[in-house]
Amino acid sequence: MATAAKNIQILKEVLQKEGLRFTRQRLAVWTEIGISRKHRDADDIFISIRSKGVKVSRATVYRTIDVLVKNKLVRKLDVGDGKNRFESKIDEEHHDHMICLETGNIIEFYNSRLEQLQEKIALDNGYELVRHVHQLFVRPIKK
Amino acid sequence: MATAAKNIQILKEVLQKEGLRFTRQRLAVWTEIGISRKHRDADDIFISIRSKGVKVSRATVYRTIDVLVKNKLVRKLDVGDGKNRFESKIDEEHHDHMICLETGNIIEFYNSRLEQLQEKIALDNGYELVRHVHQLFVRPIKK
DNA sequence: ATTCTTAATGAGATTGAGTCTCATCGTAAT
DNA sequence: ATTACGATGAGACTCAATCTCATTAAGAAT
Ligand SMILES: [Mn+2]
Ligand SMILES: [Mn+2]
Ligand SMILES: [Zn+2]
Ligand SMILES: [Zn+2]
Repeated sequence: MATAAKNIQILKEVLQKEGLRFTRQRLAVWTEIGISRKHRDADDIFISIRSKGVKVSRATVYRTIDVLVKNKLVRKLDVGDGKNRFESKIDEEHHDHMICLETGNIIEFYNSRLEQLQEKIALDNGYELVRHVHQLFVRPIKK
Repeated sequence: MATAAKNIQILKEVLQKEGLRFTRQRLAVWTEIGISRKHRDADDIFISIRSKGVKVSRATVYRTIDVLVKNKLVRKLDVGDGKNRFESKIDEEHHDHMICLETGNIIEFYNSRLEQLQEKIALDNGYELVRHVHQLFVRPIKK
C-alpha cells in the first residue's frame, strides 16, 4: 500500500471534500511529506520541492500543510526548537516522541496503557480527550 | 509558607549561587510569578510589573525568567498558542495540564502511574528521562 | 480546443515572540 | 564615597509563520 497512485487518490478526495482544486503545488507538498523521511519542517519541505524543479512558494507550502493537517493526512509536531515538524499519518499508527537532548534524535514510542490513562484522566474530570501532546526529553544512559 | 520574605530569600540564594546581583527588576519578576495566578505569559508579566510602577524592560523580564527556569523556581509551559507561559514551582508538586478547547481553561492533573510509565519507556529504550511535555486537549462532555 | 470564472499561487511585506546590542545605570565590595 | 563591572532599557533584529494582492491556472462550460 501507499503507492504513489494511491496517495494521489487520497489527496484528491480530501481536496474534493474541502472544495479545493487539485494543483501541482498541493500534490508536491503531499508527495514530499508522504514519501520522505519523517519529522521534517516547512522550510525543509519547501527547499526540497524546489530542488525537484517544482515551482512553489513558502506561502503555498504552509497553506497546503494546514489543509493536510486539518484532514488528518499529516500530523504537526512541536519538538520545542521553534519550528513545527510534519509527518504523514498514512500507514502510521499513533505514536508519541522521545527527543534525545544530546543528538536531537527523535525516537517514536507507543504504549497503550499510557493512552488509556489519558482518556481516563480526561473523563474523570468531565472532559472528552480530543488530542494530546506528549514528548519525553531524554539523555542516553552512559555506563 | 511562601511568605513574601521567604520568597525573597529563595531568590537571593539562587542569584548568589549564579553570581548574579539582586535587583529591583529581578525581584519584581519573581514576585509577579510567585504571587499571581498561574500560567501567565511574558508580556503579561511585563505589563503587570510596569502597572505597579516598577520600571522594567521586556529584555529583563525574559532574562530573569531564564534564570528562574534554569534554577527550577519557575516552570515554562507551552500550551500551543505560540506564547510560553510560566508558573512558580514553589509549593507546587509536579503536574501536567489539560487545556479545554472551548474555554481555553487550563486544568492541572497528576497521575503517578503515568509518571512511572514515562520513566520506564525511556529506560526501555536506553535513555534516562530528563523532562517531559504532556498536555491533554479536551472538550467538555455534554449530556 | 477555446473561453471564462474564480480559486490558487508567489513575491515580498508583515507579524509577533523572543533575542541581541550597547550606551547608561546601579549594585555591592572596599 | 568611590569604584568596578554586572544589569538594565530602548529599540534593532531574528525567524517561523501569516498576510496581501497582482498574476496565474484549474476545470467547468461550450
Ligand atoms: Mn513520528
Ligand atoms: Mn500548572
Ligand atoms: Zn499518544
Ligand atoms: Zn508529568
